[in-house]
Amino acid sequence: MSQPNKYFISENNVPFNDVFQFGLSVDCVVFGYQEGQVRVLLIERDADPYKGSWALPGDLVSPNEDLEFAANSVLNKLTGLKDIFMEQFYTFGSVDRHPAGRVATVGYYSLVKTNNYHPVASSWAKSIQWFDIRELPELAFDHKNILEKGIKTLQHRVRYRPVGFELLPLKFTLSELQELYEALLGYKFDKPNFRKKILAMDLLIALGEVQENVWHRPAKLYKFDEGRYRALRNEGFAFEL
Amino acid sequence: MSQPNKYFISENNVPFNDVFQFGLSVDCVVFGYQEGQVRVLLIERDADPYKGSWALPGDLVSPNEDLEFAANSVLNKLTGLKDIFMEQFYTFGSVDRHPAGRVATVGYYSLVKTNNYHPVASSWAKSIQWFDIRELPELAFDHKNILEKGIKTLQHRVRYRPVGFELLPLKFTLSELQELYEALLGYKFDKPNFRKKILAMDLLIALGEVQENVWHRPAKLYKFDEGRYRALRNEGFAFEL
DNA sequence: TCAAAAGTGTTCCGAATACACCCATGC
DNA sequence: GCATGGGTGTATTCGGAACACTTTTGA
Repeated sequence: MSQPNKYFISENNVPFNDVFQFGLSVDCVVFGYQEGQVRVLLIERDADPYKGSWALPGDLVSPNEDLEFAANSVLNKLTGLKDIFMEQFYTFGSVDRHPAGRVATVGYYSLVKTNNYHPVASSWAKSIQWFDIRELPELAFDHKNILEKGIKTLQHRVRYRPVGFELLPLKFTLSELQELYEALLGYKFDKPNFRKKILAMDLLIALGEVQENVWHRPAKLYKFDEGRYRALRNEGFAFEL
Repeated sequence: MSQPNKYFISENNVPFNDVFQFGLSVDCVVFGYQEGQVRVLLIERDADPYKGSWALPGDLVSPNEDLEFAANSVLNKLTGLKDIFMEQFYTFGSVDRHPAGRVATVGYYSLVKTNNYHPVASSWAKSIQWFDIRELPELAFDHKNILEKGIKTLQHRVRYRPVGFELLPLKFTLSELQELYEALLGYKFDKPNFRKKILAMDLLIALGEVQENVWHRPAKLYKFDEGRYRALRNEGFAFEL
């Protein structure tokens, strides 16, 4: 490495030997949705520290991989899925957040379509399980903190961007959509008004299909129109629910 | 450090020797506002790499200080100010973003009241200068990227939280407030409607004072009611402009 | 008296709310 | 038929947009 000393004159008097002394990890808040419940995927740690505790899935970042890549890998190993919706939300770097040294962690949240996942245990996970976000266990490290921030971030973003659809199967009914939003935000919507509003946005494609095997009037199925959303957004349209 | 090997079994096969190999820095997008212009504070680097280039003020984090502390220090050394409004917005960690090795950087933006700052040069800054956000120079590293993300974050947050007041002096007129929002968001508001809306929120205290030394009808001065905002927020009020 | 910006009032329209009602299906 | 949830229509209210107007100051 060329002239490293010259490169790292810190205003803060960080001695050169201390520069490359940080660990870096990613932690993922993996959201799922089923039966009216918003859930997150947690693992039971099978390695010290906090062996036996529940924790967010995460891993150390390797020096030769990007953060997004590392976050994607975590999720891919856990669920077998690729190209999952995923966004960074906050970085946690308290001095004492990791017992073994200075490890900063970058928080990502991801949204998993209900039908698709296939969680599998891994070398540091004894088991893996979905938890209702209203009934969370104790968590290792500062993961409670991270998880809460992740939930708040999702609750905010879901109102201003059509990310909620990532949690539903490709085909869904308007009632399912409404229930999802109610579960995410914690309050109720008026059915007629919710429908009017969401349909007025012109972001849903009616598939011409209906539910099957239901013991009441079957609901129409819709899917989200990704292309239409991008087009509208370029014209200045702002999703807001 | 106790049994470090046991602590770092990575799913990702990060070799133990590679764990504590990251540099960590903070970079600050310091916003100011004057004469209808939104400005950011940039430094001219006096150290390699990118010596002579303009860059965001930032510094390496020392292993024994928290991120917020580091970000505050940067700003304090630059402006002499303490307890400045400051929020984290995104973390940038591409493998090749720093020529000397793997350095991830946490982006903060801060808002500085117009009257208060006192920028001073420093050991790695040859000079320091405010730039209109519409007329930015070339920047070192990936700072263009960071700066743009910072601007977008501010533009979003300013609509949903009363952060804009941090850019104005303690006492301000409604027109000044309106001009600030117009400069930040890049579009105009209707004067009567802007006033009605902002006053209806009941977040401003009329000081009973007026402007002086103006050659037209002097405007009333207001200040932001921090306590009232907190109270309203607890009742479920959501600021939105 | 004039220019300039502060500040107010009124009308209009569209969107959100509240709520009542009808429809299709399985049993 | 009835229970259950799907789906629609309408009257009302409220907030935002548009815009015209008055007020206060310095020069």
